[in-house]
Amino acid sequence: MSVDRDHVLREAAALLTRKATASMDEIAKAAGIGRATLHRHFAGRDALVRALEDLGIQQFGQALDAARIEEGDAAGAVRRLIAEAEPVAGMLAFLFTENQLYENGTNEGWNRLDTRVQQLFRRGQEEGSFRLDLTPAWLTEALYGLIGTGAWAVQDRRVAAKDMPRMVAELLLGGAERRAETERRMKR
Amino acid sequence: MSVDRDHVLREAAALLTRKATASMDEIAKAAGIGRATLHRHFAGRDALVRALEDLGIQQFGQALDAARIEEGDAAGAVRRLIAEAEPVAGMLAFLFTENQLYENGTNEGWNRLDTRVQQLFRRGQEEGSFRLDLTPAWLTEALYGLIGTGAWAVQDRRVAAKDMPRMVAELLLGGAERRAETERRMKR
DNA sequence: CCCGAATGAGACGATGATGTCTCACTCGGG
DNA sequence: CCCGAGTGAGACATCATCGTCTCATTCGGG
Repeated sequence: MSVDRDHVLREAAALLTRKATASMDEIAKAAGIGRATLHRHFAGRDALVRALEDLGIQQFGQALDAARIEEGDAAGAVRRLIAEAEPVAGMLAFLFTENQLYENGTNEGWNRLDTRVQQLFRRGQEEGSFRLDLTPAWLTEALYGLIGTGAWAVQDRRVAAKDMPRMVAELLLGGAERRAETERRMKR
Repeated sequence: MSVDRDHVLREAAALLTRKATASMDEIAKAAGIGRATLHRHFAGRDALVRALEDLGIQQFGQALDAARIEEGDAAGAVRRLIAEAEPVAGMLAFLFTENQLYENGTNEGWNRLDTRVQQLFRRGQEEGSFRLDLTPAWLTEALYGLIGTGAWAVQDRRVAAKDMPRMVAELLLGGAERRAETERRMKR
C-alpha cells in the first residue's frame, strides 16, 4: 500500500533525464501513482529535485565505498567504481546534467565525492599508470560523462546493458587505439 | 539594429543546456534582447527548439565536411573532427541532451550525420587502428558525450578552452593508461 | 538629415501547471 | 473481521508563462 519512495525517485530521474520539462502529473503517472500522492511525499517540484539529488549523491557515495577505490592499483579501482556505479548510472546521468547542483555555490555533499574521484585519478598518475597530460579534473568529468552517455545509450538500445560497464571502462582506461596490449587480449 | 539570429540561438542553446526549464523571458534576456523580439523571430518555444536543432545539425555537418573525415588515417580524421567541432561544442551538447530529436522517430538530418561518424570509426577498425571490441555505435556516442562533457567543463572553468579538443581527442583515442607510446611523447 | 524598419518595455487575456483540499475506496495489521 | 492509514481521482483557486498587441524609441541607410 505504502509508496516505494526510492522507486518513485528512480522513475522521476529516468523521466526527467529524457524530458526535463515533464509536469508533476507526468512524473506521478510515470511512477505509477496519483499526483496527490506525489505531493504528499514531496512538497513540490523543487523538493522532489532536491530529494533526487540527495538520493543520487547517497547512492554514488555507496558505490564509491563499495568499490574500495583506495585499494589496489588505480586502474582496477576505476573498473570497480564503474561496475559499482552501473546500477545508479541513470541517477548519475541526472545529477550530471542537473546543473542546479552547481548554481548556488557548489554542493557540499557532491564536492566530497568529486574530490574522492579526482584523488583516485591523481593516485593513478603518481603510481605511473595514468597519463600526466590529462588532468584529474578532466578525467573525473570524462568518467561522469561516459557513465551518463552509457546509461543513455543503454536506454536507447544502442548498447546492451551488460556491456555498458566494460565499454565505459575500456574506453576510459584503454582508449580506441589498437595497441600491442589490446592485440593480445583479442587473440584469446 | 537587426538581431543576430545565430547569436540568439547560441545563447539559447547555452542557457537551455544548463537550465532546460528556462522561460522565454530568460532566454531573451540571456541573448540580450526583449521577449517581444524573440517572439518576432521564433513563433514559439517549439519553433525555437526546432531552429536550434536545425542550426546544430547544419553546423555539425559543416564540421564534418571541413574535417574531411574520409581522408587520411582514421585517428587523424577523428582529431580533425574534434577540432572542427570545438566551436560548435555547445550546440552539440544541446543536441545530444535534446531528446525530442529522437522521440518522433529518429531525425532525418541527424541520422545522416550520425551514419558518417559511425562509418569513420568502422573505417578505423577495418584499417586496424581501432579496437574491435568497442562498437562503432558506442565510439560515436562516446564522441558526442565527451565533446558535450568538454563543452560543459569549459563553461565551468574546470578545463581551459584551448585544451578542450586535445583532452577529448587524447582520451577518446589514447585513453588514460600510460603506455610506451605515451611514454615517448612525454620525454620530449 | 530624415524616414522607416526594427527594437524594448509593458499590458492583456488565455492557457496550463501547481498546490491544497475533499471524498470514496482499498489494503493490511491487529 | 474491522478499523484506520494511505491512496487515487478529481475539484478548486492561484500563479507563472505564453503569445499577441500597442506604443514610444532608436538605429541606420538613403
